[in-house]
Amino acid sequence: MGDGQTRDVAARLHSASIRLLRTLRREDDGSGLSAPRLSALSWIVAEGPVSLADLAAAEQVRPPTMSRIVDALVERGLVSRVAAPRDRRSVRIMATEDGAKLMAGGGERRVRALVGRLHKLADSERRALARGVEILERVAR
Amino acid sequence: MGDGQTRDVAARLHSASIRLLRTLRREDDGSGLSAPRLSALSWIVAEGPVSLADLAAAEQVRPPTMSRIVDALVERGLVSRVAAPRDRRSVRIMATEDGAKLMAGGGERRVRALVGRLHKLADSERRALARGVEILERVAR
DNA sequence: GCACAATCATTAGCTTTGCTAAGCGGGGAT
DNA sequence: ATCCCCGCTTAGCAAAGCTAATGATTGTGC
Repeated sequence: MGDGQTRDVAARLHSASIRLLRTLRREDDGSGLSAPRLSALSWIVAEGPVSLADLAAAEQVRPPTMSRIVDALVERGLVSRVAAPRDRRSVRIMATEDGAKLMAGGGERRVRALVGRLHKLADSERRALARGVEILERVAR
Repeated sequence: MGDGQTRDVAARLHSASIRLLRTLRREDDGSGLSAPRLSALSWIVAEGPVSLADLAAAEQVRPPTMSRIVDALVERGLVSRVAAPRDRRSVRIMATEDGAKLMAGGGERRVRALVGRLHKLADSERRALARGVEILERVAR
């Protein structure tokens, strides 16, 4: 693949990502959670009790930023902060029942909206997109 | 492809997009322009004089948001605001020489950074990603 | 022709997200 | 016991997004 083509893919990937997120942003009202909060909650539910530093790293954000996001999730009762028994400086962040239920119940309206869009694709396209997403995950890391 | 798999692709696409943009955000420092500003400038340079409403629509943002972004571009001398001769409520936003030069000079550092990442992929992966991006563009519209 | 409505942009004010710098308390090493 | 490091939080700043309200101009209806 030539350099020109690679640049083209990069530019299009960039703006497609921006548009995708801007489009989906409007569909949030259901859960009342913004993108970063949903993304963090999703990680917490999936990866069980996790420290703040690890969570921040996973979400590619600085600890103070994540601390505030966790504040918001705690306030909504979706997540709990417990001092780690071993090292009391550290914190174990885990989902509450409500938090787990929200994610399990497909509560993510953004994702549901996205699923709706994906359903309109042909099966082969969906498969190709799935493969692209795998690669994208590596690129984004 | 089952519904569960489709949902998985949707969720992963969502968070991969978030991470991609967060990662690229840090690479902006060269031009000193943030993503929304670069994106707006890029549109202005490409699409010539444009009204604020049109620009906001193109960038999928509300007019007040775009007005502030244009403020910043004007302040940096990259763009100029002129009252439209026909309808004096309206405004013609156009790139200055500096603004055009910045974009022409490969100014989009974010895209360049992304190109760098794509270069690390195997050729087959790059092709698969290109195919995924095509599909993504349809989904994001 | 004049009053009223519609339109384009901006201003004001709020929220969220991101950052860095600085502070606080708990652990570990010498 | 002291000193330093580490994990997290707090404080404070900038940017991006929104809605609501304001100003200025244009178009309409009578």
